[in-house]
Amino acid sequence: MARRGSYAKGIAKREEILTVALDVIARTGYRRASVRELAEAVDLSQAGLLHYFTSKEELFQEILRKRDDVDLATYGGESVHPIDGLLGVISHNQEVPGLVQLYVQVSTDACDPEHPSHAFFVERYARIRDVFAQFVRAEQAAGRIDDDVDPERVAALFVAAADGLQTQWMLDPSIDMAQHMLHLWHLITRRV
Amino acid sequence: MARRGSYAKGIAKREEILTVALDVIARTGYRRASVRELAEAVDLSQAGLLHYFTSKEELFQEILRKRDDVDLATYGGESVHPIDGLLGVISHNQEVPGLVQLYVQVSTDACDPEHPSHAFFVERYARIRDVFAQFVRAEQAAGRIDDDVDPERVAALFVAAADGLQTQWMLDPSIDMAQHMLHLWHLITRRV
DNA sequence: GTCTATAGCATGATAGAC
DNA sequence: GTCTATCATGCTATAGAC
Repeated sequence: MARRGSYAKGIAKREEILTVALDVIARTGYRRASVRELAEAVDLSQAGLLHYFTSKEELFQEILRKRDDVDLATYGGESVHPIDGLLGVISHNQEVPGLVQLYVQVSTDACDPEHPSHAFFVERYARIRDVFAQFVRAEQAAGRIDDDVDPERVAALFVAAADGLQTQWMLDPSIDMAQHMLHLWHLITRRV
Repeated sequence: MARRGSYAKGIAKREEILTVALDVIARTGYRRASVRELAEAVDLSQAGLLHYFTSKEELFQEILRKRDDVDLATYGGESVHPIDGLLGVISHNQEVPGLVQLYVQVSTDACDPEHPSHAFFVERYARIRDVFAQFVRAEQAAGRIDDDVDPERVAALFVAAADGLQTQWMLDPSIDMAQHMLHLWHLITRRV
């Protein structure tokens, strides 16, 4: 809080950049994950933008982290059913192809163990699977999901389906990702 | 068959390049999808390699097409159960990370409508979904899958899960893609 | 048919003025 | 803090020798 003025300003500006970047990418779409292109989108020079981030990879990683934060704040929360939250995010994604494209591109690049954001995505996926598996277990305890459903596997499958549908949707935007995910949820929850 | 010698030679050499490329990528892995790197892997200069393909994109598209052909010939066929075939391919993929990496990277790039291989992947996914949906319908007719399962949606979901698991597997190779897909198939086929 | 050499472009990063 | 300018790199594609 009581940090030096210039430092606090830097932090604030960083946040502002991330927010604007998200907004611009959501509204105007996005081709390549290049610093130059993003810089002019947020009305800075390339050097000006990179002044706040140590590298291209950190920049885009932070944009995606911010996006997760915003999505969680918008579609998550105590009162909302986890599946509704997920479907909310996915429906929203269908309105922001640029963000989907950016995510797919960066997460794909980060699969290389040498990529600076590799650890970030490893942790992110592990965390999401964990939360989802926990939810499935709770549903099983409540008798709403059969016991022969494997929570960990279903969690990985659910996340995988959401990811994979993005590819198919980008290739053919007539595909409704949310509807498909809802159908998957029906498959998971139906009682034998 | 009875084409001019030089032309036939060109075709034959093209095929040989694709076969060797597949083999090398499968054995030694693959970092970036660059023509240079592949060229030295198949023991040609970059220019020598590009003599047989009009562009980088065509080259990698043809490698992936060839891979599909090989996979179909190896794990497909009349006598083999479609799910066994798919699981065979997926199990095999776990032995060839380089091919998985190449596929994910190229298919992601091709999501851009401007990408030269865009149409190839649009058609490929539509075809695979179609075949799978047809299979689900047959299973329904045989009474082995419930009628409230939507063949088209399940087809898209199955393919999506297979794709998405690749990302998770590359980030954490301890994940068994084939086991997960088998579990998904159980979810689809269990009777309510 | 295959090579060497190079053109031509896009990128990320940095130096230095203001 | 932000800019302009530039550097260094990596890439695809092509020209031209052999």
